[in-house]
Amino acid sequence: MTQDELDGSVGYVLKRAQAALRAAMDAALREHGLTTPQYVCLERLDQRPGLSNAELARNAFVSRQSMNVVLRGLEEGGLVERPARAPHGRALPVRLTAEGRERLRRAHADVFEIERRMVGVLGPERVDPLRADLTRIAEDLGG
Amino acid sequence: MTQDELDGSVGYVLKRAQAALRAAMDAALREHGLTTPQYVCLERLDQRPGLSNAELARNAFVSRQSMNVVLRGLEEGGLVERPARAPHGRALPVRLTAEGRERLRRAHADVFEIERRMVGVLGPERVDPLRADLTRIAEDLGG
DNA sequence: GGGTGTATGTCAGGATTTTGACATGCGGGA
DNA sequence: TCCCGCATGTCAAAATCCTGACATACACCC
Repeated sequence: MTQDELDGSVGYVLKRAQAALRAAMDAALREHGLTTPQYVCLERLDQRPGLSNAELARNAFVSRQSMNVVLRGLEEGGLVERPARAPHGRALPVRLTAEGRERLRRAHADVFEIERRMVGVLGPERVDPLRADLTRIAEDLGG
Repeated sequence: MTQDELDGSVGYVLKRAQAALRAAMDAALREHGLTTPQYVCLERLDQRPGLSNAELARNAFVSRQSMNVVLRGLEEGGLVERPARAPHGRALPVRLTAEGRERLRRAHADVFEIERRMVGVLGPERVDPLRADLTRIAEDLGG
């Protein structure tokens, strides 16, 4: 039972690769007590402290409501914190706690290993063209 | 607010492209009264008649239970049919009905337009390398 | 100042997906 | 023959995610 004509579709291999990556990340993050959405959230907050719930949701391609439950979980775990009142407008800026930064640091090592593995199997010279192609597809389709 | 350092990750652009493709397919299929999982199911059955629920689930990267829900919907809509008893083992071979084939044919035209658009924005000479890279990633990560 | 538009957070409800569990049917080996 | 492993279909429950809706807060224009 080999894959025959179906994986001729770009859409199919795209989904296949994304599913494999998601599974690999879930497995790696389970040891750290994190889910993939939680990790994405922490990483984004590390690069851009003070991002709001809605901004995080757009970054992760989920709804505001979904991201909010992720944030509640991280908040209960003491990994992120939000002020009680909004300093401007309604947006509540989210920030990592010291514990959140530490958990992210440890998890990041394993996740980066996955990324490194992908680069390795492709060959470093293929990474930039691949990234460019995927970005072009997303922009053209209205991402 | 431009994406800066985060989309340096292959994993991120992968998710981005896949999300954009999913949104485009949802929009195109809505006019045909189909969801993306339903369409994937029909297309796979057209290429491989008699596939079982479990095989379809693996092809679509979802659980057996999820695929079963999709199949029930298609069965109620008269687009696929399953025998009451299994001819061998427990696997029930699923087949398209005439109406299912017709709905698929019409929907396929619009979905193929999306695929054609992706090929166009990339340039035809980039398609094969992209497909090869994504397949390699999936296989290396255990997809 | 007042009205409008946009963005955000949040609640309620439902749809979708998953994990866990169990019984059934087939095959291989002791 | 009997037992064990494996795959499949199915049920139950929970987790996850989404759509629709509403109130609030700011920016803009008249």
